[in-house]
Amino acid sequence: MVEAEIYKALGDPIRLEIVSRLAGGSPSTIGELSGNLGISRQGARKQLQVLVAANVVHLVPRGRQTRVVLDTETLQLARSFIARLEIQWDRRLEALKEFAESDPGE
Amino acid sequence: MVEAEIYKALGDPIRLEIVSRLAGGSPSTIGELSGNLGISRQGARKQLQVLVAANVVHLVPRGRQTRVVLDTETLQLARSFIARLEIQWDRRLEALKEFAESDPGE
DNA sequence: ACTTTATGCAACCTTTTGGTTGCATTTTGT
DNA sequence: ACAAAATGCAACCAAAAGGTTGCATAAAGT
Repeated sequence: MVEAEIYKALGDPIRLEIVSRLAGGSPSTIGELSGNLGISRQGARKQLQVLVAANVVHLVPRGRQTRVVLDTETLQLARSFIARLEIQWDRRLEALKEFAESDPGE
Repeated sequence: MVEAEIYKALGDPIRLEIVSRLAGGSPSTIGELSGNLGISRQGARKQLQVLVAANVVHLVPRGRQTRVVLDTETLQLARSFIARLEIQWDRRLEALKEFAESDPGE
């Protein structure tokens, strides 16, 4: 269950806020992303590191500052895994429904 | 950032395993789902409770035992949120690309 | 009635998480 | 050369998470 780490990374309001800002087009240096989160810069940096560890974002150093970029592949993986769950579940319900129709009553 | 709680709930190998089993069609009482997870029944139950709190699953009592059912709406919400992030990001890259083409060189 | 099965609940413990502060380091601008 | 800006790193701390064990309870089978 490799995917768990991805969801875990997304499973915090501050980290999700960071990812949202990134996707939304906010300037994407570490410093800028760390502002206005309600916690210290170093605190924000630790949260960012969690996203890095889960491959949700990557850091690319650029001279004095460091850019943060989203990893779309990881997001895609997370999304398609959920999609798969939904499909399986739907198929299952469908099967149960057919069974119920062939055998009415409780 | 309401969605965070959902991802947090999915962000644990055992909980994700439970959800997968559920979607995959395993018999879905609490007892059955709690087996073979490598932890005690009560431990598994606590994990299940996290999924309930995040509305990923619902519990429906049925006499002596309790059925566990997936909440597809919640899964859908989680999936579409990620999809939205991807789309935003893609649009942003597209815009940057156009800008780069109109202003060549570093 | 008694036993078994399926479950609930609470106390407890250890590890992880989320945050802090303080200081060091590396670029960049003057 | 010096100051400021952007960042890194580590120690520390409180709270939350993930697990355990032990016991209580309600429904079902015999």
